[in-house]
Amino acid sequence: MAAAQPEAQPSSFWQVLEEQVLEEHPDVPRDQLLPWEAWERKHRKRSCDEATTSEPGAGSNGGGGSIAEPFWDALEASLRAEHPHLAREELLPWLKLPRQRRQPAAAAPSAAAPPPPDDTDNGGDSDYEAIGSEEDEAFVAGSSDSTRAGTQPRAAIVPLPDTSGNRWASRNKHKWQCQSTTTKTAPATNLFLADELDKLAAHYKAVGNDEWRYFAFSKQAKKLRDLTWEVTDAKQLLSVRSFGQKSVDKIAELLATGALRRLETMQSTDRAQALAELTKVHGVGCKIASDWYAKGITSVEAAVQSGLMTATQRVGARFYKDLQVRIPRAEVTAIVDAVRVALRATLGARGVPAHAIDGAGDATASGSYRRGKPSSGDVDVLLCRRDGGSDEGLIEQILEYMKAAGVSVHHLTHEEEVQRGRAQRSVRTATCSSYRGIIRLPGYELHRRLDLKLYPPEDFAYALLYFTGSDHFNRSMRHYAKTLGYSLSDHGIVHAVKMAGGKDNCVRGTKNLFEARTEQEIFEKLGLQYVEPSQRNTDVVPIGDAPRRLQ
DNA sequence: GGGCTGTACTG
DNA sequence: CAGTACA
DNA sequence: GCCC
Repeated sequence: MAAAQPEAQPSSFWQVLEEQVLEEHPDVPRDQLLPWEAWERKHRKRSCDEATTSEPGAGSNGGGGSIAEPFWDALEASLRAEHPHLAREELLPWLKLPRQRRQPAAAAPSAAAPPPPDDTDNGGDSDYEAIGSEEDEAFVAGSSDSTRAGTQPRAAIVPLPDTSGNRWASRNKHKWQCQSTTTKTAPATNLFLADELDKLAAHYKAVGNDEWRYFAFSKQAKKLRDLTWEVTDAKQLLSVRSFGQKSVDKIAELLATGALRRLETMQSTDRAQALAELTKVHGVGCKIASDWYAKGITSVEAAVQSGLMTATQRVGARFYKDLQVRIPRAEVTAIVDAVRVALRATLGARGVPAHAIDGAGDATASGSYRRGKPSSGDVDVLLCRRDGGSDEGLIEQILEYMKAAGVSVHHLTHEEEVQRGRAQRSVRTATCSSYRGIIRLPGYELHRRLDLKLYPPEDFAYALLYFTGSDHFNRSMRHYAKTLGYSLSDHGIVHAVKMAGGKDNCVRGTKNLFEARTEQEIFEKLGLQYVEPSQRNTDVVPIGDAPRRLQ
C-alpha cells in the first residue's frame, strides 16, 4: 500500500485493542491483559519484509503500527475497484480513526447490577417456578439498559392478550423461570445435588440420546441452584414442581451415600466413555458418535484417522482439547474488542466516513459474558449494521481483517471448501447470519470458540435477548409466550395458534407483532417484569460446604 | 398419551 | 431431511 | 423424567 502520511500514524489494530482492553479492566495486571505485546515486540524485530505469505493464522504484524502489508494492499486494491474516484483518505478512513470508545451497547455486563429484592422462599409449585418477586411491582422505566435504545419516548406498550383458554400462565407469571431472579448464593448441599443431576442430564443427552430426560434433569438442577433453603430431606422436593418420585429417590440416595450407583454404572461402560470423549468434538453428537463406536472407534484420535470426519469435525478435533478450558472474563473482553475493532475497520473499508463509524454498526458481547459471569465457555458477539448499508459478507470481511492482523482463525461454519461446494448461495436465505469458529489472539495460549451473529437492526432487541440467554431462561420465556398463543424468537413475536388434531399442531404467523427497540419492551409486551442479564443465570456461589460425605 | 423453544448451518 | 449446534 |  505504501505509507502515506507516516506521521499521522494510524492506530493499529493492536493499539486500538490495547486501549479498549485497558480501559475495561483497570484492575488486571498489564502483562496478563495484553499478552500479545510480547508477541508484537518479537514480530517487530523480525523485519517487516518476510511478511508475505502467511500461513493461515500466522499473519505478521508488520512494524510501523499497521497490520500486515499484503492485507492492506489487497484491501486497498479491492476498495479502489469499488470506488475508483474516491480520494485515498476517503477510501481508507480508518487510518485516522479517532480513538474513541465504541458503542454503549457493549457496556453494562452489569455484574454490578443491584441484586433484586427478595425474598420469600416458596416451596414452589409450577413449571419453571420462581423464587419470585411481586408481580405487581411497578415497572421501572429508566433502569440501566443495555440494549441500545431509541431515545424517543414511545406510546405506552399494551401487553399482548393471553389467548389461552384458562389463562393459567398469565395469572401465574411469577412461577415461570424467566421471571425468577437467580440466587446468587445457595447452600453447598443443593449445589452438590445440582451438579450430580447435571451429570445425569449430560449422560442422557450424549449417551442415552434422550433429550427429554436431559431436559428434566437439567431443569431440576437449575431449580436446586435457585432454592433458598437447604435440602436436608429429599422428600422436601416433592412439593417443588418438576421433581417427581423418581428424582426424589435419586436425591435421597445422593444425600445418603454421596453418589448415584446407577450413574456410576452407566458411566463406567466402554461405550459411555467413548461417547463422552467423541462428543467433545464440535459437530459430533450422540448419533455420529454411536455410529463411529459401532465401527470400533473409541477415541478422537482414532476418529481422525478413520477419515470419516467432515471438514467441520476435523477443525473441531484439532482444537478440542483447548476448547474444554473456560475463558477468563478479561480474555473474553479482548476477543470481543478485537472483533469490534475489525468491524470498524471493515465499515471504514466499505466507505463509511470516520465520523460516522460509531453509529454505523456495533459488536455487542452477549452470552454468559453479558450475564456477568467471571468466565465463559465461548465468546458470543452480536453484530449489527445500522446505517442502512449492506451487511452482505460483513462477517467474512471481519474475519479476514483479524487474520491479516495476526489472529489465528479457523472456521467451523463458512469453511471455504464448504462454501465452494454449495455454489453461490451467496445471498443468505435466513434473516440472520450465524458464524462459528475458533480463534486465538497472538500471545495467548489457547484457542477459543467464537460465535458471531449478524442481524438487521429491527431484530436487534430480540436477538440480544436470545443471544444473552441463558438456555433455560430462553426456553422458559419462549414457552411462556407460546402458552399465551404466541411464538417468541430472535426475530420477533408472531402468532402461534394450536390447531386441533394433527401432529404438527402449531400454525405460526409470519408478521412480527411488535417492533421492540429494547429488551425491556419485549418483556413489557409479554406482560412480564424485566429481568437483568445478571439475573438470567444458572450458576450460583455456594454458601459454606456441603457435608463431608457429599464432596 | 403427547408436550416439553425456536432458529441456522451442514451434507 | 436428520443431525448438530446456539442461547 | 415430569406434567397435563
